[in-house]
Amino acid sequence: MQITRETDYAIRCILYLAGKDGNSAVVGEISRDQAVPRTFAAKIMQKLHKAGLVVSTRGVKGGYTLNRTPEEITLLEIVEAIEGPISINICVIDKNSCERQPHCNVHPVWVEIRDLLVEKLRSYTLDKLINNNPPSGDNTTGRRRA
Amino acid sequence: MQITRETDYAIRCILYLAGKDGNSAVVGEISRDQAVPRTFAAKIMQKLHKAGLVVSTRGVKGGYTLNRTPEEITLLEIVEAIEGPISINICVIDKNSCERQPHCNVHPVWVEIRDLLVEKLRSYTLDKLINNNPPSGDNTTGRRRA
DNA sequence: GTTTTTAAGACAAATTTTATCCTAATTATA
DNA sequence: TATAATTAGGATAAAATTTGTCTTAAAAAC
Ligand code: SF4
Ligand code: SF4
Repeated sequence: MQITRETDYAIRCILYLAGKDGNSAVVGEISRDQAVPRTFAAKIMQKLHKAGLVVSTRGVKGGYTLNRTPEEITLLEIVEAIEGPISINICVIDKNSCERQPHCNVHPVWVEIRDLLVEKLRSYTLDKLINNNPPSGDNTTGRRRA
Repeated sequence: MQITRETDYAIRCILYLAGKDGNSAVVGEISRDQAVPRTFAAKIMQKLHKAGLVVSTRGVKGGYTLNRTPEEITLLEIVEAIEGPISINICVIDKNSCERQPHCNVHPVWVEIRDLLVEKLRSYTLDKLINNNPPSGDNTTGRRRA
């Protein structure tokens, strides 16, 4: 019940773009900075491109750029771009995958947990991750509040 | 990000015990009733035994029996008996697994999600799953409340 | 002592994960 | 126009995990 390395890498990659001025970089740079194997990173960027999260430019001066602002991209979108729809158990995305589903008391639990995951992942935007926004009510910087 | 077939099977198996009078059965019966491959079910029951969720008796008249009441066994325990400690990403159970962890802004998100999962899985007991307890405030039986 | 059951570990096929490699296609610019 | 730098896409493959099976032993009842 884990995300894959690929998904972790994908988050690193797109978060690197989000943190850069211009939200733009080439695969080589992303790979180096984020310690993601280069050819693997290339494949990952292609997936993020197909999912519409980044735009690509070929040729000299090419590279990848965020297709939206960091406030508008969520962890959920990144995870789903790599792994497909979130499902904690096969029956959650495909009821036909299990003939026991119609009379299974556990099935609704997995649906509930899936919904919980989706909601939580959607609540985190790249923006929040970069600025490490503390939950409201927290004040860990030690600065005085207004 | 899915539970394995083995874990799904394990829940079926132990839930079958919980639903039976005496909370007891042999592997052959469990396997047949729950459509779990027999030798695989045998291995699963061994894991549940090692986790202390069931007791075993060898020989004629042997079999497996719940080691506690269905009210006292949670989904969390079953999942962890099969898959080990819940971790949505490697860094959650082993910080040393990723050298980026000390300055990673995503790490706390996975910890938070792990905690959420643990809490939710712990809230479901075998008892609740058998009786399909509706959330409080629900009244799907159509019976009038007191 | 025969039958029924679990215990434990070796074995193995299938699938998924984690990549790499190669050949285009595209773009800037010398 | 050639060349260099970049992404696009598909084939390939090693490693790890999942999903089982098989075999032998141990225990218990009868
Ligand atoms: S047995 Fe229930 S929980 Fe398991 S796959 Fe089938 S429907 Fe889903
Ligand atoms: S990069 Fe962050 S989230 Fe990913 S494994 Fe490392 S610590 Fe965990």
